Amino acid sequence: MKTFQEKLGSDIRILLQDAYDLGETAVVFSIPAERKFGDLTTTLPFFLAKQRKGKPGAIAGDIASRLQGRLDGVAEITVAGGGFLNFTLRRDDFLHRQWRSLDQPLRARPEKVIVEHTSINPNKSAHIGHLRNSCLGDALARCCRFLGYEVEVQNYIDDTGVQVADVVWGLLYHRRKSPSEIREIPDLAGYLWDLYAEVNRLFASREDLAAERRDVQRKIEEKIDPEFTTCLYVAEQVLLDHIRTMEGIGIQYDLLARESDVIALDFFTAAAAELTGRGVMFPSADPEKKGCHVIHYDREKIEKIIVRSNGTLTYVGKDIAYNLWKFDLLGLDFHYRPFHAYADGHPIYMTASAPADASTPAPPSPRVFGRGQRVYNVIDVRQSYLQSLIGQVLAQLGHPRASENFVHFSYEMVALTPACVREMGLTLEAGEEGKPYIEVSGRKGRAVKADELILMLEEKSLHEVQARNPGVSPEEARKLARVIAVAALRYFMIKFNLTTVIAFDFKEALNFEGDSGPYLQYTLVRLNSILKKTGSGDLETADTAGGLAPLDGKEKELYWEIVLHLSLLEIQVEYALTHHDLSSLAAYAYGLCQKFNHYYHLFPVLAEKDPAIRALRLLLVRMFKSRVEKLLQVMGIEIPERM
RNA sequence: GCGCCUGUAGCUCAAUGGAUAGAGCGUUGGCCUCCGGAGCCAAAGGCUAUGGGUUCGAAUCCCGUCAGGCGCGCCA
Repeated sequence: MKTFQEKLGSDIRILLQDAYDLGETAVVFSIPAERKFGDLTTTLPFFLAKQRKGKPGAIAGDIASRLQGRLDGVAEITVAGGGFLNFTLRRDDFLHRQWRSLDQPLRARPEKVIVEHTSINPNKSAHIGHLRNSCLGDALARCCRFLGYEVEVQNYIDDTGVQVADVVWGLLYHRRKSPSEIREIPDLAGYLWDLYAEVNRLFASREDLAAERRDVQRKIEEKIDPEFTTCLYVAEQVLLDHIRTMEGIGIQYDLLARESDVIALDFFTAAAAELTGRGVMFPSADPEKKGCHVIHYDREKIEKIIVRSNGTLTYVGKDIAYNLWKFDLLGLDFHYRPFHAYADGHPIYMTASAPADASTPAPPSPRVFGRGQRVYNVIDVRQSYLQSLIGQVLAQLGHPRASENFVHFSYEMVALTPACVREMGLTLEAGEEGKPYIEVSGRKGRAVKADELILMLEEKSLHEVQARNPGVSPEEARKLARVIAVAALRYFMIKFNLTTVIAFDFKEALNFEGDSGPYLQYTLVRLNSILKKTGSGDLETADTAGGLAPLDGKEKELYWEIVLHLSLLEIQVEYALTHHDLSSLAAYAYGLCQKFNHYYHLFPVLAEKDPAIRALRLLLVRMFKSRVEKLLQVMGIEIPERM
């Protein structure tokens, strides 16, 4: 269904169409800075003034006179500030409308969106950088779902890369583990965390190991054991570890797309035929790149190698093929097998290079993967140029729509402050002391492990929960602590702008007060506690027939302010999606909770004697709960029973 | 060298070209006869790095300067 603001916008377009050519100009409303400027405001007159080189004030005056008295739900239209068009709403109408539409679903949007996120190399545990990726990607997927899109979440698994090969070398030839010993390593991902850093140090300092390293890579490619089987085992175990970590914070995937399947199914051969046929890819003329096939990248005016002189594919080549598949532009498909089922029953599928044989149970109702109309790749900003190259290639291959709907959802990295590095007992290299922040690096083992951070958050919230709820059972306390820890983490990962480098700081991340996830939860928990203490009869008598009349002036204003802001939910989520600004959702949620805390501190609900006033306050509690719970759901934050 | 990003309160960050630049943390001072103090109220703290320009209006857009970060590989 349409929101009030959407309806108001389209009503205005219709009323103005004879006098003004609005074209594609959207009529955007916001809530004015001050109440005296009305309930909603638009800067439309300023835009029109610019277009027509007129005076904003005059245009605003003209528009106001054309609209005055003709807009449903609007009591008055005024002009202020030299051209702002301010609307004062019929509050009782608006309140009724909000109340009626409380649990109405949004219209479904007939578009399939693919969100790729996480995509961690399966060679060691996840770290805080990966957490930012997954929290953003998951919130993005939830935004799309909230707005009615069909969403498929994919996690790309680079199970063939040198990164896995390096830890395979480390296991077999540095630590000299046999395949059976490797299977007995308890926390393999954690074990590899240290091994990977160690192996990288060795490779950097000893050139004589280069041949051994290449040999392991070759054996994996040629499926020679024990390297090959070890590689498969490691990739799968570490992947399971990542899936477990992410499931713990409420993040799930639909499909795990494996690089080995992209290769085995010759996706690139099909892509290459297209690329060459259209003249997008061609043999390099550069003598230094003799035998390479390249794509000319316009933005940077450089040649990017896609096929090496030895005939193997670079990362970009595989990525082009994979992304063509996402849009169903390849004419090929993966095979699929069920890989894992989440605790809530949601299945994850994994790509496969051959149809399932009779021994593996076929999925009960095989679903269709891929065929996206829009693709979001959640990848950090350091890959901008490769991602934009893929966008360029889609256009050059004659798929302008896909190119347009191919979105690199880019975000800045998570870094460590020098203080944080020291706090973790790690050493700073020369010249790093004065730096504002230091890049996290799995290669150097310099990062905060995801599991460790989550554990710290859990320990802290457990401590708080037990202190505040002496009677609670240990099991329940654990459960509550987890829910609170997840909220703290996810809010922290979302609240920054995407262009902001998060200079990670334990104190900031572990903050449960003020601008934090637990603050939001706390607001809702207290509000739920009001509802619990309310007899069911109280809600039945909630009647808005008299509007806000029973309330006194101060309360009326605060009440109205909250109702007005609550009405922006859909608009805010849409804004977050179209502007790639998930932090605006955090700010919106925080602002709402602040307003509500302020309100009910001044105006107690249950203690109120006047039944009309009490009913109105309860109504606000209900509205707030309904809308803000949905908003927190978009951010992946659950409301605990108590805290 | 070329490209992208950033510079806002002591610190960490917000601010959809819009009305008096806002929060949290920290500092200082208040509020429990309470629906839970993970809360509420208040104070102090700003030449939005810097110099120009565009505009009815600039932290925001454009140009220059200074400072910092990240990319630019026959790695992924």
